[in-house]
Amino acid sequence: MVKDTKVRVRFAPSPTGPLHIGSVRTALFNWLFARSEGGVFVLRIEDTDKERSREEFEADIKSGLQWLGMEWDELYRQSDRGEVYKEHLLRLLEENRAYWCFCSKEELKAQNEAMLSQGLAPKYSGKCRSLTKEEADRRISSGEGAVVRLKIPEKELSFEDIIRGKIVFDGALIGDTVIARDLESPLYNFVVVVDDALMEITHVIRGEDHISNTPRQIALGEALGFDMPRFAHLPIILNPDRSKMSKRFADTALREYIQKGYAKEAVINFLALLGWHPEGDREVITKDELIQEFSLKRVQRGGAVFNQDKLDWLSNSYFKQMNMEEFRSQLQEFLPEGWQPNEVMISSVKERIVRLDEAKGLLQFYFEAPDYKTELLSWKGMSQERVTQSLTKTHEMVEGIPERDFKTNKLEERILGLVSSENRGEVLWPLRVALSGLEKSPSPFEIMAALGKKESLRRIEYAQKKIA
RNA sequence: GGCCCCAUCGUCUAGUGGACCAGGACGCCAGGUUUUCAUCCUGGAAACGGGGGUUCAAUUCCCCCUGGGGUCACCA
Repeated sequence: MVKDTKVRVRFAPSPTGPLHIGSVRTALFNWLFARSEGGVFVLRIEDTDKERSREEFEADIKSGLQWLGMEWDELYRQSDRGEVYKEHLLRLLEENRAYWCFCSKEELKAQNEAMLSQGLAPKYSGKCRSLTKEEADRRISSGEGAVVRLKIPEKELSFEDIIRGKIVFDGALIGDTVIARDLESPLYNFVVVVDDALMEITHVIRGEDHISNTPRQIALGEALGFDMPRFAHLPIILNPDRSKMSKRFADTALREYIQKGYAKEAVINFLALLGWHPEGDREVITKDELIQEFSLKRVQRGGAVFNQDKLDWLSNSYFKQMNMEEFRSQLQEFLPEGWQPNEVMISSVKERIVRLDEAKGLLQFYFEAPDYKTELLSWKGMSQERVTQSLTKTHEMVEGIPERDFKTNKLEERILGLVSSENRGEVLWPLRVALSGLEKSPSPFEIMAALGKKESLRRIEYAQKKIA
């Protein structure tokens, strides 16, 4: 049956923690698919777990998506939809597709462990399945605790995964699944099916870890008489040791990447390449190009290791190509109050930075006189005497340059003109250290241009005093 | 352990039976540019897990093994 309907996808995070980078990747693939198909991207907050869901995390999810520019077209919150779920739950009970189960947690746990130790997959015994409606109602009204279970048919439950092809499960091995704690507290496997159907979701694009939930959801969809969406299960993101990505190896929350100041274009580009690849050998791809080229057919099947080095490289390469004004405004948020770096400082930062939170350390010496170990002034084993000579000579040269020539290229021209090529290092290294206090820094010409004549001389004098 | 998924350089991947003694990118190594670092340029090492088939021909198709992963909640 080919339905000629508009593509509708959803990103359905539960607000029980900060937005995970793996979820972001799932969101991105959904978003890209929707945009590339001219479809609708739905954001659905799955907050049926009242204990664990927090508003703070819903806010984190939304701001994260916004930061990346993944705008949603429709927004739903499951906690607003209690009536809808209740109605469907009642119908299932009424039609005897689901039933009340009175087994205690302890009882269930013991059964599961027993089966596990026998080498069998844990499965509910079906004990309460045969209870009559009258019996169940009576026990409920007498105040006995009970949950709702869906009858899982003992037959093949299969689906055609867009990425993986046909996946087959044996319903007989699954066992009746709990779909609600009570009429007011439906559970994940239930609400997801109801919502996907009612929201007319056409494609469910989610992590591979949901494959094993799919047969239950299909059984439920059948019980409810719903048309099922198509499924596409994405490979999961892995640690370097190939286990499921965790905090032990890398930051897992998007907000940590935001706080560290990664380029958002890099985050998107990097995540897109984790499990997907465009045609051809391209690596650096903008969001618009991604939309142009995205296709579920090109999604990888195997898990992908999160490669921090590549993210870093991408982030730096996006900063390098970013225009000055844009970079300046992003940078400013990461600098202390009052620091107003000029063009030269900004461009040297822009060239080498991976994360904006490194900028402070990179720029500090421009705004505060540096301190450093005296030995650092010495280049390749220069003696103290030669360093002193070098600084004296440098001081002379710099003093002779008029303030108006304190431009990177002019300074370079004049100073290099006065220094013979064989001892450039001996002149430039001590000078650079005197100016920056650092082993690694931009060129002394750049620094002097930024500092101006007076401050440059002051720092050279300080170095002279230090070495003496 | 049951069920399910997966398998090309260290990593992300290209590759859909011959065009591949397997291409790109990150990382790594070497050299060059640079006072230093970064950038940049040049070059290099580096992979089809194993065994059976199918075929004139398999990285590519099938099976088995091995390996890795996911999942087995009154979480999502």
